[in-house]
Amino acid sequence: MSTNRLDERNTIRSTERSLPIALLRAREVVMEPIREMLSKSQISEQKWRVLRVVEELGPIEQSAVAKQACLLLPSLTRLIQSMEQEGLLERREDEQDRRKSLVSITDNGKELVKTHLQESKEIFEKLEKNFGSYNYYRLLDLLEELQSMKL
Amino acid sequence: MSTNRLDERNTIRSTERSLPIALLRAREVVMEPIREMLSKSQISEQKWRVLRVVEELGPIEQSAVAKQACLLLPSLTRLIQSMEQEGLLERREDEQDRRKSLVSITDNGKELVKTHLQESKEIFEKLEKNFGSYNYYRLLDLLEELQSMKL
DNA sequence: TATTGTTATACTCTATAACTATA
DNA sequence: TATAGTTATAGAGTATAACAATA
Repeated sequence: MSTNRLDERNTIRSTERSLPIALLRAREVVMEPIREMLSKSQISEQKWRVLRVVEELGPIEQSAVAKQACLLLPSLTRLIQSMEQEGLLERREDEQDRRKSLVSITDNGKELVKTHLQESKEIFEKLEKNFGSYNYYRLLDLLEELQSMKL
Repeated sequence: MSTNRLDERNTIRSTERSLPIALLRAREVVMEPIREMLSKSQISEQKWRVLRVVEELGPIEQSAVAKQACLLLPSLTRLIQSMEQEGLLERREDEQDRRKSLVSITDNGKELVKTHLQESKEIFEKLEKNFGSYNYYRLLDLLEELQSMKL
């Protein structure tokens, strides 16, 4: 890569070297096969994200889900209500603080995650193979570090 | 980083190690100060992206803008109509192929980009400083490579 | 008084299909 | 017959504010 870094500092970055745009374009590349996968079970990208977060961290309060899934709380309220009706998630009051409700994944929800497990693995194995293992994990490490950064 | 990579291969990835989610979360971190910046001139994130792409690559046909700015063509049609009315962009017919129209940035559009140039520079300089120059450019390189990949 | 979550609203983007004009 | 772009439409998310219940 022969990018002139002085140039990057003295003018507005080209869109290829703009971090927000680069992150978005990269995400579109990665999401394409995932979207195709999810279309089979009629679950939206956002619901899938909520499901994954709740599976991993639940029982978890809704503000925390919103943060982890990059959604606003009002959007999440309706998503969770809808996913509750679909039997993917369930809520119960927090006994310590009754303003909160704790969201958990149901057996049906776990089943839905399982449905996509194999295909999901294949998608990312292919990606890892084409992109290179080293690049793949280096990218994940950098993204993780960036996420945890204070600006 | 002590991630066990065998684990990552044998189960669904934790959301921290999920590339789509990590890309989204990282983007949210980076976009926060940019959104604040753009709110001052009442331009949406998408319009800003279109403006940047057209400035860099224009005169450019709309399908190409859509691809570069990660927007669908129907969404773009209305964005561009609106930005044309706002005097930020202009369109003319392609003389070789009259189905196409070529989009260019206007002087007003350039002016708007210029308005944000200094603040934008400061945001990314701060980010580069906190994240580390090496990490910053390594991340951009990896994202650029990922974008150009065939899955 | 502050926080958690809900509701309401207006706006915007998404996704798909149908359509027009041109090639 | 295919492509570039537009229009229409339904659905979903965004953003903000106002609100209820609880702390």
